[in-house]
Amino acid sequence: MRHAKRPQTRLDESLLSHVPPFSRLDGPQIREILDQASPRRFESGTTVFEEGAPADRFYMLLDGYIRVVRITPEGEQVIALHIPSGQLFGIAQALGRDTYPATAITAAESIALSWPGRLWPEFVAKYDGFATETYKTVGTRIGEMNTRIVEMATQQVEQRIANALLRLINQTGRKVAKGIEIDFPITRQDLSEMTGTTLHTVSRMLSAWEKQGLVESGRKRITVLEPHQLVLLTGPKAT
DNA sequence: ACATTAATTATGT
DNA sequence: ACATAATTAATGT
Repeated sequence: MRHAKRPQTRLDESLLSHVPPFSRLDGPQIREILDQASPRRFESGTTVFEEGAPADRFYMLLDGYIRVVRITPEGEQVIALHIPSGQLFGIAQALGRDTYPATAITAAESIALSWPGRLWPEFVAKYDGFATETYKTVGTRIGEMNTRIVEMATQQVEQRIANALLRLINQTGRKVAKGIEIDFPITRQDLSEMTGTTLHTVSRMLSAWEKQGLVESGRKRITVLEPHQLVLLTGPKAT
């Protein structure tokens, strides 16, 4: 009866067997990966790592949501994107960087696995499909940030907020009776930080949409009732 | 078309 | 009761 170093629970293979970067691996391989991982639970609002810090580890989000944040030179927070569970994050190694390009904060209580960064090249070399899968997600994220920048430059606030909401319900939405609710606490301040506006404008928009029955919102929660109507707002403006 | 300021109210612990 | 979040109106660029 010797459990030399890990007196605590052993990680179950089912944690990773269904998430894309690992799904093509077999049991023993996943076992191998899990045994090198450190699990950790984060309170909501905890900083996992900070922009510019040495990227010593990379992460896999098992549960919860991560908010990727950048600070402008003027000290303004800009929310770049949200990461749902089942995705890798903090993968500076994939970008060939040795520091994190942004700050990661939990948007809700979250659980993540992490590995030392030196294992990255090993994973890429050893596990078939790992590289291609991760670069796929990296690609989508960069694409997302790009469209966001284009939106900022071309669209009006109403359309930007509508787009932000649509992305949120697509990626992090949860089906409820009346529509789709954003699965983690989100304030108007947050929404304004992703759309480059003020919380006041966001508040007004949401109130207006609520009157039209498009959304329903309360403190730190937003439910989209009519996604299609929001999509319509995305298009050309109706004078 | 939007930000800013400010005052007021609601809501969660 | 207190802090944080949301609303609303008025004013400014």
